[in-house]
Amino acid sequence: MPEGPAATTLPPMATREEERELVHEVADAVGALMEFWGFKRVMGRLWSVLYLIGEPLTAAELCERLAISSGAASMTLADLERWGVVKRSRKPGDRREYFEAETDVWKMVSRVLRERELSQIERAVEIFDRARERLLGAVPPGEQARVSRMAERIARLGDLARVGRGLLTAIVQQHKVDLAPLVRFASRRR
Amino acid sequence: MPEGPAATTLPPMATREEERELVHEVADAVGALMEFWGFKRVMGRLWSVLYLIGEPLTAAELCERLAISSGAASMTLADLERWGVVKRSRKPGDRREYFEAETDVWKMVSRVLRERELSQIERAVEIFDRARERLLGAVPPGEQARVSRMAERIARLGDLARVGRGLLTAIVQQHKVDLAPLVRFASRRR
DNA sequence: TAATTGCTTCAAAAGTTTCTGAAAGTTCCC
DNA sequence: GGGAACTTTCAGAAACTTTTGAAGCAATTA
Repeated sequence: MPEGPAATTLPPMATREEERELVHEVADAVGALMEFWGFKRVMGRLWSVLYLIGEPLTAAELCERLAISSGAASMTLADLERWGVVKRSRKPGDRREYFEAETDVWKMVSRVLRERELSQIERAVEIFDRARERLLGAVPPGEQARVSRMAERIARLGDLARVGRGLLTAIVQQHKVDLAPLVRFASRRR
Repeated sequence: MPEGPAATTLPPMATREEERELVHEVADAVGALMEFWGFKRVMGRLWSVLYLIGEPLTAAELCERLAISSGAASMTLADLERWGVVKRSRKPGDRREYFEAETDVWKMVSRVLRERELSQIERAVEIFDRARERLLGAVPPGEQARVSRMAERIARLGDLARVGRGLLTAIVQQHKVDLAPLVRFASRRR
């Protein structure tokens, strides 16, 4: 969108440049967080660009902005769609698909927590519990002390996992509700 | 579980086998969690074996149990030591080093949360805030609406990150204290 | 129906992480 | 000091992940 000659304030070209860079920077930060969090970095970057730009973009525009191939864009968008954080749409008279970001970030996070972290922890809890039972099933004589100490430790791992599960469940159940209570909880000391 | 000839209960040989397998299984579960959590899988496995066995083991014993090379054991143990979750010790008259697991699992978890997750989030919060400021610095005319919406969205990312930070801080501050309050919080509905 | 455009898929390339094993380094004892 | 026992380091191998780009597919238009 090259601007006209004279007029009001800063040269739009430079500002546009700057804005682009800024979006890029924020997108990278989100990408890093998401990667840390076990997703692909590019998922975070792509979602961020859509979120920040705030209006539907085509795959080609995303390829350009993120400097990725069309294949990567297609796959990443499919992933994001599967996670329900990006939606497709069309404009009448335009053959291309447009993509938009889900804007309810809390909804996104809680979905991920529920579907990934919770089920991961659940699996671990089950393994711990089952292992403990089996261990206590047939204790060789003279090993009482050793074995029951091991069982106790497995139980502690289970406790820890349960605490994690409880916390996640609580967080997830806040659901769409405003975040203030969590923050208040968070800043209560000791 | 083939039985021995006469006597009391199960033949220790078979039970030992089973116990070994069981430790292995729990260790794999912890390994999976740790990997999910961004650590190397083998770190979780190695710590778990030390934790469950409950007494000092040599590097060679760990290599054998985990089926890893001596190099891997050395490096993994160094990592775990850096995280403060494994300690070295010696037995008099024995040249080998022995390794023991830190047994306070909560201490371990809160240290990790503090040093890794918190600093990661901190970084993101800073980037978001700075980007937002810069964005609002020089708004091109006729872009007011678009730009301020973008700024609003960056602000929301910041809010989310701050909620995460607050939660983590709260969790970490429970410190050594018993976990009951957290669990109670966690199971409160809505 | 053919041509065009855009999307998806997938085999191979590139990149990254993790592991191995042998060499170098330490420590300890004689 | 010499030698044995153990540990650490590190270059390369192996395993795994991510990205590319071109082929094939699908939808739309002329």
